[in-house]
Formats: sequence, C-alpha cells, structure tokens
Amino acid sequence: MRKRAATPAMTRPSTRVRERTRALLLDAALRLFARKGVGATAIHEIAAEAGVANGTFYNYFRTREEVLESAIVRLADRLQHDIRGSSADPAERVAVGARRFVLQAVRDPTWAAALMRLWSSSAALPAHTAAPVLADLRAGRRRGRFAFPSEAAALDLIGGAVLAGMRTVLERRAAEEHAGHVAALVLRGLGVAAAEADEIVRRPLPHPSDGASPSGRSARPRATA
Amino acid sequence: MRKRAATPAMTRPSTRVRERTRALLLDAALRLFARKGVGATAIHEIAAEAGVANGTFYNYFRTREEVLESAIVRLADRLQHDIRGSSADPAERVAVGARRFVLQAVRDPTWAAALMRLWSSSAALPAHTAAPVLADLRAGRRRGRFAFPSEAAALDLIGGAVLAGMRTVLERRAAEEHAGHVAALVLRGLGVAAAEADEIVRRPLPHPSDGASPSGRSARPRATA
Amino acid sequence: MRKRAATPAMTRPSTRVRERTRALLLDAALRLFARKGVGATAIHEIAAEAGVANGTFYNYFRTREEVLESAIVRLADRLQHDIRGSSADPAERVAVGARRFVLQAVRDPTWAAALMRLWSSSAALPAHTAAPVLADLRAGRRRGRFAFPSEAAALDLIGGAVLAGMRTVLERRAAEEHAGHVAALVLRGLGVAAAEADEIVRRPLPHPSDGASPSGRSARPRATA
Amino acid sequence: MRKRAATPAMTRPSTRVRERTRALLLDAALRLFARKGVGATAIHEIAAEAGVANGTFYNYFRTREEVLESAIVRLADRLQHDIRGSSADPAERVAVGARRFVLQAVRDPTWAAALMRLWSSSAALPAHTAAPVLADLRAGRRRGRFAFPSEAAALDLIGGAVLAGMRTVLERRAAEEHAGHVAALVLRGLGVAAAEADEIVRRPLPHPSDGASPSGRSARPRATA
DNA sequence: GATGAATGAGGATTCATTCAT
DNA sequence: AATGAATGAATCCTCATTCAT
Repeated sequence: MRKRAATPAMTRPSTRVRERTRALLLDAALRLFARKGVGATAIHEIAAEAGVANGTFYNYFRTREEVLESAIVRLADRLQHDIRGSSADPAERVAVGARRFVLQAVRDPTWAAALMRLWSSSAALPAHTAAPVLADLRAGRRRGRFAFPSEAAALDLIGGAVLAGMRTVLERRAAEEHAGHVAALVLRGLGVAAAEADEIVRRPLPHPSDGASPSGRSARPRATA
Repeated sequence: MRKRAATPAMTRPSTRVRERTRALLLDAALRLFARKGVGATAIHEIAAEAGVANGTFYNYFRTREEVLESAIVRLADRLQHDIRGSSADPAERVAVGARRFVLQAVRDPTWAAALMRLWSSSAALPAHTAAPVLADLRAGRRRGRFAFPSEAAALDLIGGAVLAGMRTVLERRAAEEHAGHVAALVLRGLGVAAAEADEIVRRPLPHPSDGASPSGRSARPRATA
Repeated sequence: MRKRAATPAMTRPSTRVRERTRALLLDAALRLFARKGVGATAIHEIAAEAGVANGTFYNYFRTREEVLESAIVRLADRLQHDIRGSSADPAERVAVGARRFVLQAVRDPTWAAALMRLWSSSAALPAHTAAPVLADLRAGRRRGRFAFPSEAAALDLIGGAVLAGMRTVLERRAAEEHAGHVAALVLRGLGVAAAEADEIVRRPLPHPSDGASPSGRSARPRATA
Repeated sequence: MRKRAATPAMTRPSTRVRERTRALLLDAALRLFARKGVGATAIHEIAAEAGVANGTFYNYFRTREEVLESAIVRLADRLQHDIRGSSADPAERVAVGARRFVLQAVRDPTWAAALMRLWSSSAALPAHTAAPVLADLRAGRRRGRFAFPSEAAALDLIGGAVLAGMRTVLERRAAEEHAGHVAALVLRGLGVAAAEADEIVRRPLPHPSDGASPSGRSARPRATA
C-alpha cells in the first residue's frame, strides 16, 4: 500500500484529479458569476460550463454559497498575485494598486465583473482586499504623505472610487486613461498635493505581471499528462 | 360611483385605491429587496409583505423586472426629495449631498440597503443620481472651486466614496461622524483645500427633511374600511 | 501468498478477508436499518459505516435488496443461536423463546430495532422464525398442553404479542419484567392454566448465551495493516 | 364584501375546494402507502394518483412526513367510526373490535395495508388506537372479566395479535374465520374461560357499519355541485 | 379589481452504479 | 480487491403565472 518515495509534488492520482476538477468548477463559476451575477447562475450551468456532469458539482460543493466562498478566496488570491505594487512610497503603492485594478477591468472584463459581483455579496472580499491597503495608509500617514480623518473614511475613498472606476470602464464609459484619473483624485483626497499626485500617476507601471484568469480565453490548458 | 365636485387633484376613488395598492406593493418590494436582495425576493413574498393576495401583484406589474424598475424610480424620487442640498456653493452642495446619503444609512437602514442592492442592479439608478451631481461638478469647475481631470473620474470619486461610506455605516463599522469624514476627503479629491473642506463639512445640515420611508416603521396602516 | 498447513478450517487468506469485509458490510447495514429504517438507508452510507469505499459495496452485493436478503439471513441465524430455548416441555420452550426475544430488546436495542424493521419488509423473516415455533405448537397440542382453533391463529398470537412487547420495551414504555408478563398472557391464550403459566414464566432462563451483535459496541476494530 | 346569511354549512367556495383537494391528496396517499409503503411513495406519484399537478401537493403539505401525519389522523378517525363495538360487556367489546379489524383486512385490503404500514411508521397511530381499548381493559378488570399482570402486556397481546392476524389475512394465509380464532385466543389470554371465549366470538357482529375507504372503489364521488 | 387554488417548467439535490487507477 | 471520482436519472421543491370565482 505504501507509495513510492514521497516528495512534495507526490500526490495520489485521485488527489490531482480532484484538484483539477475543483479548479474547473471554480473557474466556471467565476465566469458565470461575472457574466450573469451570482443569483442568476444555476448550478447545472456551472457544471455544464465546467464540462462535468450535474452531480459532480456536489462532490465538491454543497451549496451555491459554498462555491461563492471558494470563488472569493480564489479571486482574492489572484488579486494578491496580480495586482500588488512594489514601490517603497506608500503614495505610489496606492496609486499603482488603484491603476492596476481599473486597468485590469479593461484587460480582463470577466475578472473585473466577477470581482464587482462578489464585492457586494460578502464582506470577506472587501476585508481581504483592504488589509494591504490599510498597511499603506498607516505607513503613508506616519511619513506625512497622507492626512485623513479616519482610516475607515480613507479606505472608503480608495475602495469606493476604484470600484466605481472599474464599473465605468467595464461599461465602456471611459477608457484606459480613466485609471490614472481616478488614482490622482484618490491621492489628492488622501492629502497628496495635486501636482505631485498627477506626476505619480503618470509614472510607468512596474512589471505587468499576468496571472491566470477565469476567462475562457486563457483557461483550461488541458492537463499536460 | 358618484364623483365629487371636480378639483384639480380629483381622481376617481378606484384610482386612489389603485395608487395605494401600488404603493403598498412597491414599498413591500423595497423592504424585501433591502432585506434579502433582488434576486432572492419572490413575487409571492412581495404580495404577502404588502398584505395582498398572490394574484393581485399581476394587476400592477407584469414581471419582477417591472417592479424593480418602478422600485428604482420610487427610490430615486425619494432621493430627490430627501437628500438634495440647497446651497449656492457647489462645494457645499456636494458636501451636503454626500453627508446626507451617509447619514441616511444611519437613520433608515432599510432605505440604504435597498439603494445599495439596486445600485448594482441597473444603470438607471446611478445615472439618475449622477445627473444633479454632474451639474454641481460643472458649476464648481467653472467657478474654480473644483479641478479634476475628467468628469467621469470625479463622478466615480463622489459616487464610489459615498456608496462605500454608506456600506461602512450600514455594517456598523463606523458611526455618524463617518459622513463628514468621507465628505471631506471627497472635497479634497475634487480640489478643495484641506482646511476649507474640513470647515465645509462641519457646517450644520440645512432642514433635515424627512420623507416617507419603506421601512416597516412608517408603513402599512391597515385600511379601516 | 503461501498457504499455511492445511486444517479443516483452512481458507485462502483472501477468502478470509472477503468474509470479513462482507461481515463488516452486513453489520453496518443492520445498524443502519435499525437506526433509520431500510428505505432511508443509502448504499454509500452502508459503505461509510462499514469503513470501506463506495465501490467496494458492489464487490459483495449487487442491489440493496441483496443486502437486505443477506441481512435477514444473518439476523435469523443469530436468532437461532441466541434465542432458542432448550427445555423438553413445549410450553416452557415457547415461554423461554418469548421472554428471550423481549429481553433481547432491552439488552441489544439495535438488534431489536433491526428485527422489527425487517420483520415487515419481507415474509422471509417471519416464516423463518415461525418454523421452530410451529413445531412446539404441534408438540404441545399433541401432549394436551395447548389448545387452539388454528395454527395460524396461535402463531399470530405468539408472534404478534412478542413483537409488540419488543416494541414496548424498545420505546421504554416498559422494563425487563415486561418479558414475563407477555409470555404469561401468551401461554394462557394457548390454553395453559393461569397459575401454571405464571409459574413457568418465573423459572430462571437457561444459559444466557451472548452472541455477536451488530451494535457499535462490539464491531469494527480498525484493521491495523 | 359581506356574504349572504352565514350558516354553519356556509363556507366560501375556495374553502370547499380546498378541503376537497386535500381529501383527494390524502386518499391518494393512503392508497399508495398501502400499495408500496411510505418510503417508496414519491410525492409526484401522490399528486398523479390524486389527479392534480405536481406543485399542488405543496399547497397542502410541506413534506412527506406531513402527509403521513395527516393520513394517520384520517385513518385513525375512520377507525373510530368504523370499528368501535357497542356492547356493554368489555370482553365482548374487545372481541368485536378484534374481529372487526381482522375482517376489515378481508373487506378492504387497501385500508388494512395502509394501517399496517403506518402502524410502524409512527407512535401516534398505535397510541391513538390503544386509548379506547385501554378503557375496556380497565372496565373488564374492575368487573372481574379480565386478569392480567400489566396493562402494557395486555395491550401488546391484543394489538400484536390483531395486527398479526390482519397480516395473515392480507397475505391470504387465512380466511374470514381467522378473525374469530384470533379473538378467542386473545380473550383467553386476558383471563376469559375458554368455553366462554369461544361463545363470545361466535356471536353475530352488530351493525356492519361501512364508512368511506381510501380504496379506489368507493372514492372520489365527483362534487355534487 | 381582488382572490387564492392550480399549474408545470425549471432548478436543486440525492444516490445507485460504473469504471479507470 | 479496493478505491473514489464521475455520472445522470429520478426525485424534491419553488415559484412565476394563469384563471375561475
């Protein structure tokens, strides 16, 4: 019964299959949530979109809320990986993050739509996303870059404006340059001088990392044996 | 059947009854949308909440989308009546509006929850709400009070921050003072100097108009014949 | 793979394993039938309760009716082993049997519940159980101990009263002494004089044999490789 | 809105319709429970058997257990109406009751099968049925007709033997005369002398009342306007 | 108009069974 | 033999909608 020498990458075949099916289902769910909203997505649609049978869904999730939960985690993980800036200046970090979110809505509308749908569906996603921003806010305030009456208000300014900016872009009411515009206004709201804010949001974005997305385009590379 | 003497407000009695039942249904719908979301609200629940029979619903609305539409209109009308500021200074008008929205989330959580649920359900409500703000933005820019790279970005800043502020208050993560904090940050984002922004948001709010609300509190006085 | 020296009980190891797994499954089935009824027991539950995988079930039984059938046989076998009396007097044999059945419901409620569930599920179990009783009835009538208008009626009297007595005890509406009470009434119904019946049911029960039971208590020592 | 003069028989049309549909469903359920058992009866089968649409079932019952409960009540009501004897002598009352139950299994197998299925499904039916018998037992003991060690044992004797007798008759292992045979044995078990017991069970049964039954035969007389 | 019983399409969920590993 | 992932038929259940009263 014992397996061959165990290595970190050694998993039982069934385990690998399980993870793959689970991923198929989660990506399918994200695509559908993005396309039609959480409430309007039927479970059999998720199964069909994932290319598995109806009942297979229930081998992985009990309810739609459960997929939702896991989908949020998956999306949030992707956020951390795709979006985070890298500068040492809190103001620049906030600006880079804001611009990337809005730009991502141009580049991967599915991802953005899913994010917006899930954003209001649970407190988990906003909380998860707010954490690193909060760190930047505190650092910025300590260094005198930012001034704001309360952290909650500052977070609402950033989160609210960015989300609204994503929606504007998603609905084609603005194009790529919207990202910088919103970021500049946010920086000014946080206490950065107008001229400096304009300059910060014109800096080129560092390494445009591109992770996997739930869009049909890049997804589901058939298992490479 | 007999009509009373004609007056400007004259309506046939049955018409008045109709309007009343319609209002009952719309308020019931708003309460339920607020409580459980649009997608999770069944039509028979709306009828039950309104205290009428199942089939009566269809004398007033054909589909759920139709109630949704009317509910949005009803909510937006209430916005105009309850929220809009009156000052001549665009900056103050924006600040008053922002503060009132956030404060209203404290005073009438049902209204606020309904607003937030419907906000993402249709483009009509944001568009409707944006119109007067846009007028303020233009006036403010003309007079040199505001400076922003694009109207769309400024609208996203205001709308996004206010909506996020409402949510924060709804979820009890902040109290009344949050309204002023958010408004101040928004003003600064629009180009108002920090000190002046702080001063503007400390001015007392004009006439605290209080309209009807869809909350259970004021609703449904049982018709006594 | 090597066989040990041949003995009368010799079996190939795999055969022994097979028997063991089969027994695990049958006992699991009996426990579940007892707990939730035959119809409400899913096959995957039986497998889980037995501690084997879903598919393993089908290496032993084709359908649920097949387990049911085998479970009945297993239960009936246990009856013969556990319950049957040994006296030479038919009246005492019947009384001992009746008392043992009812007492067994106190001592092994799982067994009793399973018996009662399966009793109505098939004619096989009643028929199987009736056979030895019928022999006692005939012997008793021949010797003038019993008098009854028909064998069928006598069997119904005995079987019905005993089963009802078991249920009463299972539902905690009576305690151990119920066994003797029911047995006495049954003997009187079969024509035994009241005083003698009372005496017979007060005799001590012979050798309280205790076989294996499907209850959790004795079952499932986890195989340690 | 006021109805015509209210009389006890005055009910709103909808109420009458409701009761009728409810009765249709209950009788359909009883027929199917009798035919295939409670667990094997699908809800859509009940609806079909009742001649109504699938969803109509849920306008009357939430779960299968709920129909079961109501079906038991309906069956028990019919018991009281159909079966109860009328003699003043407790022994005769018990004998008449026992014979009627068993005979009813000959005359209305559906009723009997339903009774037997539901008997083990809930404690409500046995308890309900036991009540009047218990009264007879106490009266009989007071008058010196009966002698038994415990009421519980006496009830088990009667109930068990009668139920077993019904099953025997249902399975065609005995005919009408079985009723008297079982009743005689039961009386003897309760302390009635053999000769007297035989005499009592040979007396003719009083008024063979015949109530409605859930069998297809007598059911569903189309509403008489 | 109001009522509420009836409808049935559609989505949720379970579970016996198969089969590749 | 054992495993357990996958399957899809069958059932459960909800709910928008119709319609006779």
